[in-house]
Amino acid sequence: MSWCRGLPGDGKSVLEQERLRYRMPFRGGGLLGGNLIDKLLLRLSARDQLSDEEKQALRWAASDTREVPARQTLIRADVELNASILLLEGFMCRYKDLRDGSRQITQLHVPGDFVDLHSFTLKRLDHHVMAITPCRVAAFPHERLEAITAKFPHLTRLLWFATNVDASCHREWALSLGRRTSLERIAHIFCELYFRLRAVGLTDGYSYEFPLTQTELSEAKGITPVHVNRTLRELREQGLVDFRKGRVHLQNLDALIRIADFSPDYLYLEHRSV
Amino acid sequence: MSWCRGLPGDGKSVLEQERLRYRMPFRGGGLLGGNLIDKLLLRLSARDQLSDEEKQALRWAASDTREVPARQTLIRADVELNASILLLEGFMCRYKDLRDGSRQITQLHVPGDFVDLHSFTLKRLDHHVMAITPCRVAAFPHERLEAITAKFPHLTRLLWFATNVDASCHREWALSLGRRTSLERIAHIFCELYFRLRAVGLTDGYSYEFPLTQTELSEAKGITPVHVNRTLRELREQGLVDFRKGRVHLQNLDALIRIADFSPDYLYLEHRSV
DNA sequence: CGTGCCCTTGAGTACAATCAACGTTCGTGG
DNA sequence: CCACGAACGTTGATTGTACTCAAGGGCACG
Repeated sequence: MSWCRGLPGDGKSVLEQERLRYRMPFRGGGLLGGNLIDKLLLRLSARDQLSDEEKQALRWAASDTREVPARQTLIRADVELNASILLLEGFMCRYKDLRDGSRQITQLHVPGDFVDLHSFTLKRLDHHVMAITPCRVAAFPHERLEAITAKFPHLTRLLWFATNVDASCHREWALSLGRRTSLERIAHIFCELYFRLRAVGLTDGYSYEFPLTQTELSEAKGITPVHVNRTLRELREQGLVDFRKGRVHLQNLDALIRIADFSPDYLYLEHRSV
Repeated sequence: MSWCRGLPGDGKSVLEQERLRYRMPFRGGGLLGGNLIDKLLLRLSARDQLSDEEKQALRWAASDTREVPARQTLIRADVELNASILLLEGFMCRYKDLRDGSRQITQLHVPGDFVDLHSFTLKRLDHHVMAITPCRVAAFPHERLEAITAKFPHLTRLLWFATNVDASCHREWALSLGRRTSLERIAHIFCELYFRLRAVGLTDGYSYEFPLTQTELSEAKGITPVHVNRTLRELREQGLVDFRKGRVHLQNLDALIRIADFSPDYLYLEHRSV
């Protein structure tokens, strides 16, 4: 890819590069309207075309829908599981914790994300899954996913792809945790969520709902709540981001991307046959 | 699982728990002896039984074998790929880097690991892959893996499982990077490598080859080389680990596990049908 | 016998953690 | 309607872990 970070001969900003690259395939939500799993279909077909049979198979694989109240941990580590959960509405997170009580949020989830598709092969999780806001989720029984692997190899690869993108996010987070300063980390997560939410139509210009407390942000980014607060103030004072009352306003996304050394490559949003 | 970390009513140490749990299925290497991909077969069949057809399919999927000199970066991020690499001999790592030149190693690889099975669905990587020592690798062309997904659903799930365990390691590393002190991080990685190497028969009692420089350790664990040096000295002075000249001697694994808050759960070494 | 890489140690510094106090908002119940 | 408490957010003062800068030693290799 000629537009990847750090390659010579390309002076375009990340934003401009992606304006050129993506023809906004994400905006085509209409044709699936009303379907519960529409955001999942949107995301999967953004990667590669889904046949009608495959879409039907996915709809069939989703058994029941369920409401989860805010702050509830709906999956605990080490518990035997027989279904994977797709997030339909709301925000969830996955976290691990240490003996001493400190916790690390390893991923944030937005509508259209499977929060534990990996439990299909792992059967128990190494982390917990918690609802941040009230959520709606759909369960995909593992026996139905197994049936998909038996009959739909291409769809199987697409689902496998989804878990691999999840792992790619983990790597980017590790880069943040290991190498970025606190300012860069916070800037980075605001960039990431912008791109992820836009892909499912949940941004409004340069603004989006992001109902995390500062404590949760600190648990995701490996810093203390107090320091998150100071960092947010700095970002606000520099006219980069305003994050208040569960809403993010990106005031200067280009500058933010530069500070965070952000590139959307690791989200694999481009279209490509699998 | 009754032996998971933190559950009440189980005072056994991690080591004793796993002594009870595992009947050393890993030691059964004999029947596959001489096969190039024996360590892969060992690991996959430690999880779930492989049929002869599946083993044959895997052998068929491995095209050519290749030597890689130490320090060579054999896969670069953002480059189109058409094969996945299995590590047969030697140590490799995956890393990402920032504009400013700092790098984060996101995973270390030992023989029997696929270093980029995820490239099968991702088609380009978000990270680089480098040989730490001279290595031998086998390439698995994506078209053959695709054929496996079409004909061998169970084997497909087992390979999918392998990428999901890789992601699980990422999460544990994120926990280290975000929440563990430098002493705990270093202790943790020595524990992890002990379990991973033992699973492929590459430990010798409480000792194993671990040919990383202190700089590489620092790049994996998000600390500076100077501080790694001091931390190693402390571990040595406390009689916990001796790491010198590319070899680790665990002098008190129980204490090390306690310090690191280590549990092998996230490595998914137990047998379980997939 | 240099030269370069890795390891080691010391001294000074800085970023973020910790400790502490107070403000704001919101829901609950008197 | 107001008192109260809890959770979240904000700020200041102090501490500490790990970083930076610097210099020297050991060892392998050409």
